[in-house]
Order: sequence, then structure tokens, then C-alpha cells
Amino acid sequence: MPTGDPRANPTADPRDIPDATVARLPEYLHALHTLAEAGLSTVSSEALAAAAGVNSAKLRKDLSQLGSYGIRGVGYDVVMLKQQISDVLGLTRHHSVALVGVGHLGQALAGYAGFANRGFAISALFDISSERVGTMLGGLLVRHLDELPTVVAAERISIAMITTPPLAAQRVADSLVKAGVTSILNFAPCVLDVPGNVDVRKVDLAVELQILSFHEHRKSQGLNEKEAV
Amino acid sequence: MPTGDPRANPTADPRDIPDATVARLPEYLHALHTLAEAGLSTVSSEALAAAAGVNSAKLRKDLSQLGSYGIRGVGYDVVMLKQQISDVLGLTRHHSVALVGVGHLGQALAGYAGFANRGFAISALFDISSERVGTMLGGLLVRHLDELPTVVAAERISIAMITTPPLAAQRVADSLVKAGVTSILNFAPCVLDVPGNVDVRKVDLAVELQILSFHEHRKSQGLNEKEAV
DNA sequence: GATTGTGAATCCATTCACAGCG
DNA sequence: CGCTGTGAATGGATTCACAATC
Repeated sequence: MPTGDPRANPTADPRDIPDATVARLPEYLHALHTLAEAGLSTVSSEALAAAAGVNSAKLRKDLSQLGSYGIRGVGYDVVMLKQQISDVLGLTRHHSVALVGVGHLGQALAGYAGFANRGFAISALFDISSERVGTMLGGLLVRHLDELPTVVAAERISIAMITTPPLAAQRVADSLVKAGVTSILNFAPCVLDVPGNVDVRKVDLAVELQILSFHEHRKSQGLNEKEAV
Repeated sequence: MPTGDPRANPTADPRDIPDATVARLPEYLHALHTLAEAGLSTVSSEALAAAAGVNSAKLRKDLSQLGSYGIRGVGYDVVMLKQQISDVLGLTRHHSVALVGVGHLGQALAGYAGFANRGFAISALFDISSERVGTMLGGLLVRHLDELPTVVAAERISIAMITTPPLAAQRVADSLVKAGVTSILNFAPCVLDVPGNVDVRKVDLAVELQILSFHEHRKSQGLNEKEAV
């Protein structure tokens, strides 16, 4: 790590936060929101960990990654910690999100309150079906995919969700990348090929069920043997 | 390896397959389906890994976990490998799935073709809203939550999806567990408290966006410094 | 010759346990 | 004394690299 680089930084070290930690920060943030609403002003690692569903050692290690200062003997300041995590996650910047593919799932996501609540606004919808293009959905016009480049540029969109059928997904991804999108949340069950500077996260609902199926299978076999889990 | 007969056997060791491997098996299975449709009868670890979006060493290690026999110098038999993975995942058994919470997201999932395609049938819908209870959705009646215990028992449902608001989710989970459900896919943004024999997987869409937001943030900061990845 | 299966090496994540501090 | 922050220990997962096998 040859970063001969000063620390004139807000909060903490920039990019060397482990992925596993990053994936949990949103959970901590959410728990902190709940605690703040309940009126708590400080919280111990033990209590926050319980609220987020992890153990306290892991929580403390995670928070130490972002240089957060709790107070020994007391705990963490709820408001300050919220602010700090929001900063690290980049949630203080506003993020406009595009959604491509206005089928059942796309419609549900377009109307999902959970996004707006947590700092994301879907600000453009795209599809290719002539039945859907031109209709309104959750206050937004469904546009034709052809308009994607101009709209993405105009609205400075850097994050997109793909909820198209799998066969269309790669083409859509190519188009998004060319338009300047650098983060993609892919709901289509297929592998996307994108340049190295583009982050893709995949959510595959059938895969989740299949993983659960494995555990069901395992449990039902386990009946024969007296192994407790 | 005390396996006498490679094919008449229930493949391999039961429960000591690493979680990380289990999470990838569905991806391999999906890739194999695609390859099978394309008419391939054998596939190398290199090609299958590419189709599944992983590297070949990982793929081979994963497959070796389930005792799978490829053929050195040739590759894997597509049909046999599909069968083997399906067995391990317990997909040869039929799984009936309950869905609780017929809001936007629930409606979308109830109509999601991707489940049926891959071996899961949603066979019961529940809600508490009097506006929704009694309506039909995707050929299924939306039932009141009160009917959950009897229906879950009658249909032998062991897997459920929760797509309710977060405040209702714990109560629903309790009810599911009491009715005999042992695997839950939770879309509500909250931590569920369940007995140790129940598996919960959580899908939080806002969390996915927040993780992407972090990477956006990181990338935009990275513009200042010329650090290579 | 090609490709699998796998020990060994490496990397990353979690947990432990306690020193350090309020 | 209580609780955080963290080095050290442990445990998994990934990658390497090559011997075994077809």
C-alpha cells in the first residue's frame, strides 16, 4: 500500500474498507435510524449489534475501520455515527437512479417506498414495449430505451437497475455503460459483461429460494442422524 | 472417498458443503441449463466458469465438494452435472412456497415467471388488508393471515417469503414458524428473530443501492488520486 | 495433450480476549 | 468499573500450481 497520501480527509480512510464491512454499514445505519427515532442519544456496541443482527465484536471492528470514535465506557453517539456512516456510504450526495424494464418487478420497484425513504430517487424509467412506453408510473413517464443516452446524461444518472428479461439485459447494460452509468443493480438472471470501472451487483430471487431449498433438504436428511445444529 | 457407485448414489456428503459453494451452485445450474439448450453435451471447467461468471479454479473446487466426477482431459457431462446439482440443492423435491404481504412487491413476486421456471411454485398468498383478501392474483386466492396455519399445514409448505411492511414482519415470521415453516426469505428491511432450526435469508433492495452508492463515492474520490486498483 | 481434482499457499473475515481509556 | 478499539488467533474462502488421469 504505497499511499504516501495525507489524511486531510473527512471521517476516514477512503477505499480500503473491507467489502464485508461495507455490506453491513447500511444495516447499522438503518438500526441507528430506528434507535434515533426511539429517542436514544447514545448506544453501546452490544445494543447496536443486537439491533442490526450481528455480534458486537464484529460491529466494533467494522466501525473501527472507518475511524469512528466511540466513547469508552459509554458507547457511540447515535446522531454522529449516523452522519459518519452516511458520509462514508456517499449518501449525503443525492443519487438519481434509472430503472430499465417496466414489467411486474420493475413496476413494483418503481413504486417501492423503501428507496425514497433511504435516500434514492428513481428518476427515469425505460422500456421498449410500445404498450408501456408513454404511460405514467408513480409520477414518472415511461420512456423508450432509445432516449436512455440523453436522459441519463441530462439527469446525471450514475446508478441503474435492470429488470428486463435476461436476453435483453446485456444489451441494456452496454447501453447504460456507454451512457455513463457506473453502477448497476441487476435483477435479470444472467451474467453481465461490463468494463472494470463499472460495479455490478446481482439480485437473483430464484437463487435465494434455491439456497433455502438446499437447507431444507439438509434439514430433512438430518432427521435420520441425531446431529443437532 | 468411500462412494461405491458414482451414479446410483445420492451424489455426495450431505451437510458439510461450504456456504460459499452452496450460494454458487444455483448459478452453475442455471449456466448448465443454458448450455444444455445450446446443445452442448460436455463442458470444461473453463467454459462453465465463464458462463457462470467465476474463475475456473473456484468452479472446480466447488464441484469437487459435491464429489462430482468430471472426466480429465474432457470436462463435465452437462446433463449429469445438472442432475447432480439439482439433487444436492434438493430441487428434485417439489417445493410449495407461501407469500405473505401482497403489496407492490408481493404482487410482482407472485407473478414472477422466474420462480416457476426454476422449480418453485407459489401456492398460497396471504394479506390482512380487507381490500386485498378475497381477490385473485395470478390464479391464486389472496387469503387472510388467519388462515395461514391451516393452509401451510394442508399444503405442506416449508418455505415462505415475507413482503410485508417491516413492522408486521416479526409477527408474520412468528406465525409462519409456529405453522411449521422452516425457511424464510425476508424482503422486509428488519431483523427477524427466529428459532435456530429456521433459516432466514434477507433481501434488502435499499441496502444493495447503498452499497453501490459507496462504490460510486469511492470512484469519484479516486479521480483525485491516480492510484491504480 | 487436455483437463480435472486437490494439496499448499495466500488472502480475507470473524472471533477472542484484553489493554487502554473515559 | 464499563465499554471501546485492536492485536493475536482462528477459521473460511480463494487462488496457485501441478500431479493424476483420461
